[in-house]
Amino acid sequence: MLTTLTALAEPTRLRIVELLQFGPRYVGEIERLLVLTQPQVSKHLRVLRDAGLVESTADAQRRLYELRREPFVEMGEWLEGYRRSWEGHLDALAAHLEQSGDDP
Amino acid sequence: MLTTLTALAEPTRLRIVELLQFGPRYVGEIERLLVLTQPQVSKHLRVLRDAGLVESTADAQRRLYELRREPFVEMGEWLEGYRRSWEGHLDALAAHLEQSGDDP
DNA sequence: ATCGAATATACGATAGTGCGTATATACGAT
DNA sequence: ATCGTATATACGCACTATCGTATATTCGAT
Repeated sequence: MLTTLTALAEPTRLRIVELLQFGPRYVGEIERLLVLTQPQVSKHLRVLRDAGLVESTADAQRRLYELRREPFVEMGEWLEGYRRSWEGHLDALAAHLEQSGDDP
Repeated sequence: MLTTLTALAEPTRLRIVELLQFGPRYVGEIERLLVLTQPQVSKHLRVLRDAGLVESTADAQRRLYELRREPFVEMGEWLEGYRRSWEGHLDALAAHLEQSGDDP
């Protein structure tokens, strides 16, 4: 989760991710649409790929980048924990932590 | 969204947030449970508060911190956009961006 | 009023991160 | 083989963020 959050917590990378939400893009397209330098795009895509947020397929010398579903699914599941806690449906672990941390 | 992500994209802060998931805590509790220095906790809580992720209520000289729901709800809504895009239910904006960005 | 406990802030040092420029690499076209 | 296009990487610099230590502030207790 921290890996995903760290990758997304950068303005330019978040913009790239939001663009890719609407479909795969080549590096050159991203560069042009978001008005970025080419190395900037490549560098950020590298970080996003290392974080597992995007994957690329080669098309001659061009690379098509697209989002991977997994990290977003994971984020959804992670958020579930918070939703549950507010709905008062604390599971066993939560209940345990709830009392074990109280001041003696 | 960027504000929320930036606040969460720090190991110690994420740990604090995950702890607060199970209920409000005083600064001293967080310090003790997560084995952090006191200024470290205060500083991170300040960042989390500025980002709107937590709020505090005063109890004498102690401050009880708890999570705010809004940013997490927002994250859920933000994720919805990605879920929709994968399910092929592109809305008008998405469809527009889908074609307007193609190479001529 | 004074003291101790709880929390917040200031400040200097350090490390990590992103940017720009230059360069390397891969591939299709000729 | 050579050239142009597309993408990736290297390197130096600047900025930001985090940490540790010290100090300020607030409040209850005495």
